[in-house]
Amino acid sequence: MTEAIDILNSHNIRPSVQRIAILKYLLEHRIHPTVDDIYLALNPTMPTLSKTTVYNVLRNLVENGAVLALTIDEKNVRYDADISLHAHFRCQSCGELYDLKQPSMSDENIPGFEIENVHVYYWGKCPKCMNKK
Amino acid sequence: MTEAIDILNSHNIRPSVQRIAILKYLLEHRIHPTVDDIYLALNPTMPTLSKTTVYNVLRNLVENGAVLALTIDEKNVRYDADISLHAHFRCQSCGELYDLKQPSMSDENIPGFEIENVHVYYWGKCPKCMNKK
DNA sequence: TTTCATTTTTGTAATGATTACATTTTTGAT
DNA sequence: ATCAAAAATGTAATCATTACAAAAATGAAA
Repeated sequence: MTEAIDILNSHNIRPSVQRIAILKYLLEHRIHPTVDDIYLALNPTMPTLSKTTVYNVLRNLVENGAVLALTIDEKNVRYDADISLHAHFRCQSCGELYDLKQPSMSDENIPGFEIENVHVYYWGKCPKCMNKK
Repeated sequence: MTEAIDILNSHNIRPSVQRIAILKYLLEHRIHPTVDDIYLALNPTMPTLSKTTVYNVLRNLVENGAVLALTIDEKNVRYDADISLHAHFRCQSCGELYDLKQPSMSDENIPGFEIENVHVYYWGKCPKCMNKK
């Protein structure tokens, strides 16, 4: 499994052990984890890992466009290794964060602005919570 | 000028002096201010105002749908008294936050989800910074 | 208008995520 | 093997936000 390494290389990020581990975790756990989620998950197998490193690596990944930082959760930033164009939905009942298809959007209404990035955040009730009456 | 009072009433928020002042400030300063901006702006004329009150009032306003909380700025939450459907753009050069027209979006791709709220955030370069070479 | 319960505001202290920074470790080229 | 650059680490600091308890304001009922 060299996917993480390939991604790092293609974004001009040197593939250190920690960077590979963190990106690998993100690729294999599409749960939009927080810094703490990642740190706690990796710590057992990487006891020397520092939480500062998790912060450093994630900032690096985000700055180089290898990972998305989501601010849909008011408490914590959440990270997403899926950088394809898609939207996010957060359930106001259970807090779960879902991937949704990016809606097709008209972009002709922003002349003069050079857009590099778009995030679409939805809030509401997810199907699971809809069924709980 | 009773607009602030009317808005508070229509959202079932009792119009206290502090709530009126904060909402009034938001209505008259469409700059998407932070908690600190608001506190510092009002403090000279309301010396007894507490920053905790600004937090409390804004949480109340947001929970009752009278004001939007924007998380487009990674440092601070920004508040917007314009609750009509519109998008936001943040310039990665100068940090300025702009209102943009909400793009027309197809919503047929989210069956089972009950959507109550949408935020569309754009990042990129604003016209002013585009002209600075 | 006085009384009294409820709501709101206030100030301080606590929390918790994130960053700054100095040190140590690792890396990779020579 | 050497050495400079890059990366990781741990601790301390920062800073936005919240918790909480006390004080103040409000508004309805008597």
